[in-house]
Amino acid sequence: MEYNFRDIEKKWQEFWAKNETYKVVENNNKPKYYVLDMFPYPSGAGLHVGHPLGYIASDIYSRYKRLKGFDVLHPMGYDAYGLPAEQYAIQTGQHPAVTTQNNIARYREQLDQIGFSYDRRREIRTCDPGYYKWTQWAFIQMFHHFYDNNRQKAEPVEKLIKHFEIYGTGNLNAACGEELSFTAKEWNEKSEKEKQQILLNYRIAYLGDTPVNWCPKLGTVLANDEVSEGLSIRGGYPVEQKIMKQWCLRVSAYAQRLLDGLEQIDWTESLKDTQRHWIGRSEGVEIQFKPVKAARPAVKTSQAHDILWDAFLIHQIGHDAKRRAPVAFFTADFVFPRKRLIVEIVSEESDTTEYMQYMKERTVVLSNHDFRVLRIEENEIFSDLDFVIRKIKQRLDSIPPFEKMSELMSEDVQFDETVSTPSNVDSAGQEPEDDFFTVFTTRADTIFGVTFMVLAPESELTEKLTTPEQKEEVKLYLDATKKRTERERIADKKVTGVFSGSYAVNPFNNEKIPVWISDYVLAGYGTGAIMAVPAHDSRDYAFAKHFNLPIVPLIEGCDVSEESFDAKDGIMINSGFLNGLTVKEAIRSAVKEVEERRLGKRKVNYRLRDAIFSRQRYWGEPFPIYYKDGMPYTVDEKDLPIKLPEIDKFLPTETGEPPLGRAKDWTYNGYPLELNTMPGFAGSSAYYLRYMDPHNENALVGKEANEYWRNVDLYIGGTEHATGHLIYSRFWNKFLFDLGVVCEDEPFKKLINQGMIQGRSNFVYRVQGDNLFVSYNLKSQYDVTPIHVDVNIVENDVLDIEKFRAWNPEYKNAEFILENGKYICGYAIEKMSKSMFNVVNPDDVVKKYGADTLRMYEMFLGPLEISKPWDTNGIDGVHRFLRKLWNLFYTENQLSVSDEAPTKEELKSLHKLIRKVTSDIEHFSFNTSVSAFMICVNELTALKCNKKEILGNLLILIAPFAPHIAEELWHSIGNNNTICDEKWPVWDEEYLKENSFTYSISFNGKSRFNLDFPAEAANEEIEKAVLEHEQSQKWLEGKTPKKVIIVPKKIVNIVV
RNA sequence: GCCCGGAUGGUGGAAUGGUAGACACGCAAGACUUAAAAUCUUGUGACCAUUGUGGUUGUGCGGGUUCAAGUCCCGCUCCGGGUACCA
Repeated sequence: MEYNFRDIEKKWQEFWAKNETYKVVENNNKPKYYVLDMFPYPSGAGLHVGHPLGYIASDIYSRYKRLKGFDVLHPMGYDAYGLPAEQYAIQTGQHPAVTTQNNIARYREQLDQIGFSYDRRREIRTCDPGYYKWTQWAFIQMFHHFYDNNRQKAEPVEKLIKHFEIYGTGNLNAACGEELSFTAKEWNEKSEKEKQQILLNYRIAYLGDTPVNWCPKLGTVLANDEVSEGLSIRGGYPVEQKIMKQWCLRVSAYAQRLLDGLEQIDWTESLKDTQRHWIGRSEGVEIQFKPVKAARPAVKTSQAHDILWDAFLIHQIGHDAKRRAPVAFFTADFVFPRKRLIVEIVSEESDTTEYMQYMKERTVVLSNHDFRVLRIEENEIFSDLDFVIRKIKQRLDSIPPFEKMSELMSEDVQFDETVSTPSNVDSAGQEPEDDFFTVFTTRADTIFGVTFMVLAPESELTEKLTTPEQKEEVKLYLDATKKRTERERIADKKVTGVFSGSYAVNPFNNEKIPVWISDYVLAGYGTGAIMAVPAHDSRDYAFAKHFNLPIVPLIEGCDVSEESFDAKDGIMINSGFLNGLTVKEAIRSAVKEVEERRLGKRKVNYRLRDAIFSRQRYWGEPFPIYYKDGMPYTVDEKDLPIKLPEIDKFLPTETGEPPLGRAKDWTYNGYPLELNTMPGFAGSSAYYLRYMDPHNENALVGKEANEYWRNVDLYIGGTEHATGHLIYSRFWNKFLFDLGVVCEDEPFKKLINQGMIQGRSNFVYRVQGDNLFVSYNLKSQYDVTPIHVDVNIVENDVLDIEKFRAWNPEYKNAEFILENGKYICGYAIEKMSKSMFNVVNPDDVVKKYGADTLRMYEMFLGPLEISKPWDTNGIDGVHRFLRKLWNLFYTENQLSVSDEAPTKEELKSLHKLIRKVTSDIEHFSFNTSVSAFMICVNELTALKCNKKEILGNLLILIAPFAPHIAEELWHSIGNNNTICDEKWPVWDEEYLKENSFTYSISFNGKSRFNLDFPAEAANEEIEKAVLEHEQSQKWLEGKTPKKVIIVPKKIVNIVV
């Protein structure tokens, strides 16, 4: 009988389904093991050959664990909510539920062919109401809980209310958006609405004004992990910053626990590092600075500026002149907005090449915005002011008035018709501003080097500290900043900023330092304000250089003429009481001083932000939220799920509301329901719990099921979820743990990242301007263009010419220049994608070679964690191997297995394999186990082994990898049970013992010849025999060996 | 910029500090065949020598530790991934 994989695979897949071979039942007599794959989002393109890689690995491990006597849970499901189906719906009108259903059916079909051991009755889909009921349920719990920092866990909001009623905010240590302060009396006097408003500030699921990533093209906000380099991950559309009222999850409250939890789980260090970095704990100190308002102009205006400005007044230049006005991103000396003319004073000092280059660029930018620039030499003003004024007048008169106001200038800033009076009041340091403002720093040691302060544009302080004189300039800057998308801010590394007009007093040396505003400081981190130490922070340095602010070095011997010295290393100077200390000592000492003088307190900050949980989209879970008197309330749990309603169009309403605004009667007990839906990560955050108990209608997961399965023992998936799903899931799980719903604090004990499968593209080489194609090695003789060709019509880099002609009508009459009668294609490793014609479909591979070959070949490609290209070329070898395995059982199409006792050699080959494969699977080194199988089958073939004892065990070993062929042969040698119910064999060292060992004899580390010795030979014996050997004489060259090193069962090395 | 990986034949890749290149692909030669495919056998890092045992060299580059380094240490180069004004 031939190895007919098609019939065999079909037969056993049907058998397993019918007999529910892979049905999972809790069994307390066995230890449990939970193996999980990251469930797929079923896209329209279907699976390509890269997708099943992790699924195959997890399936092998699951089957192995089952054979080892574990009760294994190995489920699969679908992450069914997502943007692509909705985008498709917008384009075609097809309901996303239909698209999703079709895609899932296609995925199912593809997966079923590969022979996975899933319990299909546990399949889940996140868009099923029976599933998302529990997503909504969890959200309701988050709404009704707050985070108690003292107890480090979520507590019911009722407790918080009780606390407010008795103590107000006194003695409260809870995670919140904004620190509030009120007494019990004040609380009790507040209205219901006010109370609700305050409680939102503490809820774990809360509605808050937050800066969001708004993607206009997708019409929705996105989470931080859904944005990369200012573009949306889905679709690659630009993203901008916006303040919006959104549902958020207080993930930040769990920052420390998320960080600590990493210590207890078995993930790769690099993945843990990514999460640590994303959480971004930093220890530092908050320091208060006392602000003083100053009315002094921001930048020293030179004498020439003053003279010219006065001249404008005297000469009554009847245009709307502005002094030091921002235009685009520059500050111009003088602007005549109506005439779109800029007048600039150039001094001799500024006559450097660098400066000229800058001026050139600047002129280009300004002229792009219809501004002309007139440059006046500083000398001219001193020598012949009248001439200068005439020149400017002339220029102004020659320009017709410009009607349209520039879109670059803020629309709501009106330029006075008359010349404004320059401010010449110098009353610096007069009125102290109300209390203090606070900065966060990890480098308290550098406090003596603070030469300026910087506020984030969005900071509340920005408005407070801006002086009237600087108001316009600041406003223009803020508007310009707002307009820039994140992408522009990243792409354009230019330093920008504006002086606020205010100063602050350094509490350590009472120096007065200017307060600036710049978008390099983020409102959302720390206090939204920093103390800038340009000598020891590269960003502060760039800012100081650009605006010509002083730089004071604080570390002995450091050179800050070209760049800042950021290292925390060296001895302090210029730093008062810190002088002479090392940086590390100085930090400690400075922090102590800050605390003792009550200037501030130690603080730990986290980079991790709360998760934005609203999407202005249709295809997602509806919120179980309705609004009464403008405040959100949760629907009753008994009314869950709140089902996604039908709507006519999948677009926002005319009034700009999310698509759910179109739903008829979208109310709850007469109150309007929330119009946003939940984001993609909502449904995937707790799915692993649902598999434990998928049909439970009374709980997300029953207590018994949860206590049996506990958490995922092995999780396999891609690294792309490192900062999204894998953070949210851990957070979600910890929250449920606090509630006592789940019994484990961490959801995924061990995690393995499978590498990406890259595409291997093929090329043909077309001669320029001709329908002629040249084979790879001859192409250098012609002028050719490489063209991607479908890899499915190329085999072992040889092009199927007929298929190529049929592939595209353009090539119907193509001619070829061949080598050795073949057309050889070039190749390149690229991402697997349709446009490169390098997508390989698993169905095609299964059709041609069978599922077992696909499974083994995917494992044979290389280590699981490494990215590697899919190269169909090697697959024949694996297929050949399976046929060789088959031929151990069948000779001349006749089953020929004997019951004879195996020989020593046969036993040795088998037991070597048992040992190797067992250890390889435990280490997820599946590629080397495939080699081990090949070696063993080669050996047994050479030995003509047909012993049932050997072959039966071989089948059990290979069953996790190639379950169909193993099952078929298992039954054909007379077994009636399914092979997965067998026991994993154990190796016996007795069979592996060697009675002799071949030593490599080296001289000075170089291997020269081999000698056999009995395994138990004594070192002296070996040394004597080696030195007496005739070959040794040649290498000793008559000298006496200095040293002889003998490592038993390893090597012999003679040092001459 | 910072963090993490990686670099071994024509290709994918093996190698607890102990004979580098397992296993497989590809290629070449041969057997079978009218022929092709399939299958089987042999060879296959490079260079030199060759009747033969052989010799030299070799794991991105430069140093070091060691009897012995692909493997450990120091300094680079290149490639891949992640992340980014996080004070």
